[in-house]
Amino acid sequence: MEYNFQEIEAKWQKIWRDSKVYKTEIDLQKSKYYVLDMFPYPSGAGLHVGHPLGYIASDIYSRYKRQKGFNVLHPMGYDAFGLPAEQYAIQTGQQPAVTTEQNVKRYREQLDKIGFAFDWDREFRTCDPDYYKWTQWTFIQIFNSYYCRKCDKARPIAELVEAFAKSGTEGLDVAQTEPMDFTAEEWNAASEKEQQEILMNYRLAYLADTWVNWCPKLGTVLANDEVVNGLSVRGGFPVERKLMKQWILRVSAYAERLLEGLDRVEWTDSLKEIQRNWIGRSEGAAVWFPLAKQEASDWKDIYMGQYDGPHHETAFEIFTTRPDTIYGVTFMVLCPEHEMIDAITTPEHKAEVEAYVTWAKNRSERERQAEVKKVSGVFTGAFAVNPITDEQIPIWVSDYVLSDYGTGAIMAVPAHDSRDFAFARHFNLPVRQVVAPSLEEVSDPDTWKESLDSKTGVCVNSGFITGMTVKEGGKAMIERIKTLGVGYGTVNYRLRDAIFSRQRYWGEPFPIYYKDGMPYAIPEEELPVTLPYVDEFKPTETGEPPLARAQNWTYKGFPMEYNTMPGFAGSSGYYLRYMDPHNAEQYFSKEANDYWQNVDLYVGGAEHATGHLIYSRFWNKFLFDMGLCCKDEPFQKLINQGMIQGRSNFVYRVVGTNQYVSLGLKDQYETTPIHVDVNIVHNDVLDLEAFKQWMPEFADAEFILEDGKYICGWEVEKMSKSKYNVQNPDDLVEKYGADTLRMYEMFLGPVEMSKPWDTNGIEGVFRFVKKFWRLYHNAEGEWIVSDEEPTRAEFKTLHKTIKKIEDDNEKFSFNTAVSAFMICANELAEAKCNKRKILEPLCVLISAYAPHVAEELWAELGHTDSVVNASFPAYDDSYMQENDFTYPVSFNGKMRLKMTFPVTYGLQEIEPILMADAGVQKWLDGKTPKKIIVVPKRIINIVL
RNA sequence: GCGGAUGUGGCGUAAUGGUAGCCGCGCCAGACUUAGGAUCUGGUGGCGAGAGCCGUGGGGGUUCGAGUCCCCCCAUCCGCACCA
Repeated sequence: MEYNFQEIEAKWQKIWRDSKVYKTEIDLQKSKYYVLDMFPYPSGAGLHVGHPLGYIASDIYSRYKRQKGFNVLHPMGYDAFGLPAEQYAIQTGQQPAVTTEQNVKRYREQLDKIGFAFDWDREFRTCDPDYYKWTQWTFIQIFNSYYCRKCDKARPIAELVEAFAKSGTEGLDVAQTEPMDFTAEEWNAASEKEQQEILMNYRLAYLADTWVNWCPKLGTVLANDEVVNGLSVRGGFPVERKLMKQWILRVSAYAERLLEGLDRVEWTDSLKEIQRNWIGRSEGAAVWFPLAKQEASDWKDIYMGQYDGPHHETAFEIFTTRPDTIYGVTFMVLCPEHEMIDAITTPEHKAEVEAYVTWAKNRSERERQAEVKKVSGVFTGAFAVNPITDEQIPIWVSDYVLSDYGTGAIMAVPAHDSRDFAFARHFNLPVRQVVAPSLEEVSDPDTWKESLDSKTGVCVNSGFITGMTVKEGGKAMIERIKTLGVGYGTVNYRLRDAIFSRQRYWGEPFPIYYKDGMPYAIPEEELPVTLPYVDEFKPTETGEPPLARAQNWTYKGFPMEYNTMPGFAGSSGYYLRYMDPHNAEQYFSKEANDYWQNVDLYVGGAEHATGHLIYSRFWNKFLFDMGLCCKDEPFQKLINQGMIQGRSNFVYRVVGTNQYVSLGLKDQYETTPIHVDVNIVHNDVLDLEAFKQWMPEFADAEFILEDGKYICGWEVEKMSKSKYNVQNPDDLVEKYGADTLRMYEMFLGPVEMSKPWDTNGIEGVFRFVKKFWRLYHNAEGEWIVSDEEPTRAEFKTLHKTIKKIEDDNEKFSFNTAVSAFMICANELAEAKCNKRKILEPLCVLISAYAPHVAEELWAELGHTDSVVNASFPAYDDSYMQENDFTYPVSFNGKMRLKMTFPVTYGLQEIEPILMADAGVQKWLDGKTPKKIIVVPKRIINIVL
């Protein structure tokens, strides 16, 4: 009987499941190793071949680590809350809980067929109340915390309340929304509601009016990472800016630690770089530009002279990374949302400014981004004072200044900033050069075509910093600003706080109720707050989120929060729950966390770089500050599996006919390419009969063939149903078996690399698995393993393979490992080696890749325990040693001869033999070599 | 515009600075077959009859020796993008 993968795979999958071989428990005798995949969102479409790529890689590694003696935690679950289930619910009226359950079931079936070593006893879904209880619990902890900059960590808000009661805001150094200033007396005199409002300014989860990305089509706000080019990532709908009251996580408080932590994790440089850019640290200065009186000369009347906080009635705080260019400031620009615009605009400019601000605020994100190069703006009629030069400068409003970065106000230095330059040219504002490559190279900026943005050079026309380099000038300027009391050196981050409210149904409800208009946390012992039943998932008539439809959505008579949490809430701390998934009293026990610590290897897509992977790190750092988890970074090593693109096939219809012309001949006709289902194409050859039956319109198709075959064209595209290029793993498992699929997915290329899915090569891997099987079974399927002692050459084949597989596993180089198995099988087949002593260790090696075949052979070898519990075989170097070695001998790097020497010979012994050789003499041609280079076991080079 | 990565046969890919193209697909030839989308054997970068010569996007450099290291250019992909 031939290799029957269907029978073997079904048999072992059942045994693994029944006997729970992959169940993991804390074992203090063993070192732990935690391997995690980014858990999937169970969509209605099921898994496609791209999903398992990362899972297979992590599965191989966790099986390998287990055989290396580690206690490996390798769990799986589902990120089950989210938009698609709800969209589907809106369309069909089905409860998301029901469709999610169906999808999860389908996913599980598909995953099981691939033979993963997951500990399914630890499975949970983010929509399980037992799990989201802890998402809610963590939210309450965040809500009840503030960020202390002095100790550089989150602290209970109660400490802050105590401090306020004792000394107000004096000496406070904390993360906050707006700077605040009050005394202990003022605090103590404040009402409960007023105190709660003040605390909102400091909480790590706070409620505030904010400009949000509002997606009308989805009916919800979106986080920055959920919007690309003004369109929602889910669905691709336009996104508008809207001022709304939202829950926000003060992620920005952790900006510096999120940045610093990157130096301590083993992620790819490109991913770290993406996060660094997203965090966007810039060093510079905050400078205070006081408002001038309308009458030009006596601005000093209102000039504060002392930096003492943002008194927006009298001055503007700006942020600049170029304090060295402050002498070149010729105007200021405020963002259209700036709260001072109304107050400063002069009557004669009022109408114009209002019109502009209204226009700018109502533009959609997409319009704004599409027209980035278009300069627009308006003069307010007001002037500010440059605190260094005492000059008056006009204040403009323009949407090229963003409200949510820095202070929403800038000092414009048109000579040295391209955006300011474009603005100055458009509105004919002065341009003043203050930086030049050298003191001699000063020119007339009126003749410039573009600004000089370079951060190297020297300061010119710049008072006391003239002649200094840009770097020195900047430092000196910050000192001066400090001395004058008009600013300070500071750091700004691009990273924004994360909006945490979604106007959706299918998410975690907030454990929050409202009393007197202020939010309060529901007591922890009453968690979870379970998602209530609603019969419709659309917003209400009044525009309230769907939870407003729920009956009795109140707590002790007080209204509850209508928003739900965003998708990233449930995925931010799920890896911690896997450590102790059934704990009813705690998120996870200290014992479990002390043992499992954090994820050693995390495998997932790079598309989460600025979303999940930031939020998770924030979440983890917060819990670390609370003393709940022992590691401050959640994911020690991270591998980004590449995306699997689709490989579409095409047929070419001759225009106006039902004739289809093969790829090689299509240039002779006028044709239209038509997508054809990749499942009826094999190695780019079309199955003509299947094509005719595929769709009625092709039933009487005629073909123009080349060499009797119809060759299809192909192209790499996104995998999608409409392109008929979706490869479903089930079909491949059905046809070739899970072991072949697993090895083929690895064989495609390095895990990290994006590549098109191409089934053309799968036959090769299938042949290998069959060949491997046949080494130990005859045509009748009988076991033909011999107990004969292997030869030295056979041992060499084995140990070469052990070494290679071990190295490749450690390097996550699974594609080359598969090649190594093939080479090994080829060598054994050639030697007709079917010996037990070779097969036994080989079985262990290959079990990580092809677990079903390995398990079957392992059992046939007489083992009663699963091969996952076997030890990784030891490598024996002694079989590698050769008796002699053939060196290529080259002259000046050109290879000319091959000579054989015993391996044990050193250079001293080789040299005389070498020089006496007739062939060498010929090439030396009487010359004395300058140098002889021997690279052990590789090459001899004679330098003439 | 800024940042990151990648360029090797017809294709996917492989090469601690040391004989470039391992392994697989495809293709060619052969064997066994009633048959082959089964299995096995051999061949397969280009040029050349041959010895040999030329070949890792292009151009320089370091080195006895470069796909690999350094500099410049070109192309493709990805991320960010009015972030002051």
